[in-house]
Amino acid sequence: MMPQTVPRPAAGAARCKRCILHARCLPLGLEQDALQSFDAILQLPRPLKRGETLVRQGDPFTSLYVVRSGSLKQSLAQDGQRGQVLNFYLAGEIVGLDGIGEQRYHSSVVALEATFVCKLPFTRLEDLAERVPGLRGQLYRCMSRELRNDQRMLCLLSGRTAEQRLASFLIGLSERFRSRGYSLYRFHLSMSRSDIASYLGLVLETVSRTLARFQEQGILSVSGRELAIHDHEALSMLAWENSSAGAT
Amino acid sequence: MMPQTVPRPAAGAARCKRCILHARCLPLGLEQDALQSFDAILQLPRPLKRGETLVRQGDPFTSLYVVRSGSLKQSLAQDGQRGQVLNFYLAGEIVGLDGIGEQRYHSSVVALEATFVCKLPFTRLEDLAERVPGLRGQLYRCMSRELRNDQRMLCLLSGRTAEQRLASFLIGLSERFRSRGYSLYRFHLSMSRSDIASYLGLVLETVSRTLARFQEQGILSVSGRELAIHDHEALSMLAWENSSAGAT
DNA sequence: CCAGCCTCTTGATGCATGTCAAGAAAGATT
DNA sequence: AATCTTTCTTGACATGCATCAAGAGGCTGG
Repeated sequence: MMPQTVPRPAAGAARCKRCILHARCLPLGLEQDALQSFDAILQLPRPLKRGETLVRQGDPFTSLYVVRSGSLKQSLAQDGQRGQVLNFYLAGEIVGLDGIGEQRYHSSVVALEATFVCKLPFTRLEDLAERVPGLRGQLYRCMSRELRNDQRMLCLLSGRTAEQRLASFLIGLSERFRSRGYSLYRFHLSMSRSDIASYLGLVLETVSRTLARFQEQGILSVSGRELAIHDHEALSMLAWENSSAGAT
Repeated sequence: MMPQTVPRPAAGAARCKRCILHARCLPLGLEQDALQSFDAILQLPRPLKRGETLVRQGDPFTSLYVVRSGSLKQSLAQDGQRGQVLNFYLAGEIVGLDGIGEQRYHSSVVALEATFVCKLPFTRLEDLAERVPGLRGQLYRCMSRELRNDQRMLCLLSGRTAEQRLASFLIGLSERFRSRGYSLYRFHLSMSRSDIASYLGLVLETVSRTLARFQEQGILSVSGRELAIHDHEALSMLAWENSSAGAT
């Protein structure tokens, strides 16, 4: 179960200072007064229902959003093809960075469950960043992190087996939960098999089968969307095992 | 053939103003005096030989580089695996953006042919950006563009056939050459089959065979690394044709 | 509590692409 | 020019995953 320890947003200002995400969110490392200015431009956490769209591909870019609780998926539709899932966002992560360049959101982001997000109007954020070097640095850092993320995904999609992809995905999720103070070993998958499949460049049947195989091998158990990892090490091994393909 | 119209760098300062890349490079849209300040921090074009490493994965991040002429490949080594090619850089493109966040280069970049790059020490660039909003915007724009690029690649690697991948790759290259004033229809591939394969998540044999098939179909001809596209439209069709896989 | 829908599981089959292997072309070195 | 090395091509074969299909399980709303 995804714990519900998460803040029912306080009335009034957003109050980053008290937010439990304080340690991993955008304003990380800001001074007292910078933090207050940041607080001032940050809009009240907005509730999203499961399936609700936060930003729509092609819409004019206005704001970044910080996930306060819950989770979302980012997906890109092209031509006639079905949407490709590009990413999943958890608490403390920032949505909308790919819109900065073109002034339009380049992908859609949809809530996977009941979710709260804080809105950051970008023009005001930029004004503030002009005065606060630390914030500018954080912004760069976030974009850069996203870049690295995508690059890891490119490696994953390029010539790795279904087992390796799924193992990496689960290990990655597990670590993201851990770093948020949740269990490394048991968690709830808020995304469907089909979302996972799309994200990993597979079809949902393969995801289902591969999970079944992991379960047979005693590495984990799944029941619906509840997951328990029994042999974290074995899973890691699978994830990083050598395969093939690739060049210099 | 990759034309050699390209500037033998002038002695003295870098002279962005006269650079033929002026229209598509980082300082795009800067005012006269901002441009001069930019010029001042930009270091003399440096020549790289084929195979020479510009930035090495893991080294401390100090500078961005702008490609003045030639081309490079970006690749990421993980664990015991062979390096994965993440990107190819052509004239006017910016190398090193993924290093900003962690203060280390996250991937290696190697020249594919004789190449000139202009060096931009990042601390000085940041200082300047503090005073020149336009430059800041350009920086964001570049990172954002790189993000979108990677996202396109993720879509490409996810459930598309070898034909579609290669066709997309060639169309993409073709357009990048066109926007640089070169021929849309004939160009030189500075990267090896194996680089292309890695980039596209294939093995080099598949690249070779697929090129051969395109040639049989009269879509293009290849002879070593010289490429001539005969039926640009057919190639585009192949690139965007519907396939399968994917979710909501 | 039942009906209907959505999501997930499991099985059978086929094909695209990886793997292994051998040799041809193209460049580099002497 | 001759030799060596690297890169590319082509073939035969194996296999991992997609595809198609059927049905089970779990929610939701009447």
